[in-house]
Amino acid sequence: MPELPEVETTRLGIKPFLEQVTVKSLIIRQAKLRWPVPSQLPALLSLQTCHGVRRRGKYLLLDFEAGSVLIHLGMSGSLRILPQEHLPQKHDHVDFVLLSGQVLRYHDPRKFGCILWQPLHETHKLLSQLGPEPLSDAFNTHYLAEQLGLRKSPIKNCIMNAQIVVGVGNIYACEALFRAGLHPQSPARSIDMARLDRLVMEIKAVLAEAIQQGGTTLKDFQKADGSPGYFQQTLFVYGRAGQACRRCGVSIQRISIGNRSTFFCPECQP
DNA sequence: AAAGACACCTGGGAGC
DNA sequence: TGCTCCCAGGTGTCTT
Repeated sequence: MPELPEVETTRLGIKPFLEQVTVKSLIIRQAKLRWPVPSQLPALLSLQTCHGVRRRGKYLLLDFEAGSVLIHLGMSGSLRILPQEHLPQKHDHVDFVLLSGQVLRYHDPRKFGCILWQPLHETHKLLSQLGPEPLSDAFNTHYLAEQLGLRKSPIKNCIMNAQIVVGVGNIYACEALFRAGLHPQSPARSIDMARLDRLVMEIKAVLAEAIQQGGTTLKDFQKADGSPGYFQQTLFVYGRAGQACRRCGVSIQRISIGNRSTFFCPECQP
């Protein structure tokens, strides 16, 4: 269930169990993810010590001396720390067996995620075109206005475009647009600076709040069953088609933009 | 360059 | 109970 907040929660959850810990072996049960898990990865990682766990957009980076393991969770991926003796279940595709006696286990029913290798001093092609982190100062009104330029595509598509800004998925795009009072189909170039200012603020706010709530997931991270998640948090529009807007009471609408479900309030988002 | 369609894959729920 | 159809948190790639 990975949007940026979930990926960040995952990072914080696995970091203490990986940093300064040595990988004993890598077990690949299913190499066919979005791209094949590199066949040389077990050899590259054997007896190597992890010295950092970073995030770039929705990608996780496990740093080793010779390079970094690049992990994306796709739409259904998850990572958990488990005792080594815990038997793998269905869709548990890859194990990083650690000398600590624990295992970092990659689970992904839909196999939309990936596990790749980025040699030291190289930037993987998947990371080379990414826009700024939404919570960084580099993502600001001036930058967004410049990026939107004369684009006429729906603003929702633009904020979900990883080349413009990383980490804004379908849920938080809908939520940020609601909070900013912007119709998701507004042509990007038609939005004035005051609205863009508000939008940037709300994207940051909604992601920061969700990361905060990710704490609950973090707490249950080592448990054998799946994560309860922050999903019960109060969402204003996502998944609420036909229900009353929490602000004005008007019925939330569901439309399709670029083949993705989009939820909005016709009253609050004119 | 930008916009849109399509691809990858499995599982869950609705409806019959 | 079981079948079919539709939907799902992502994003690279191929066409226009």
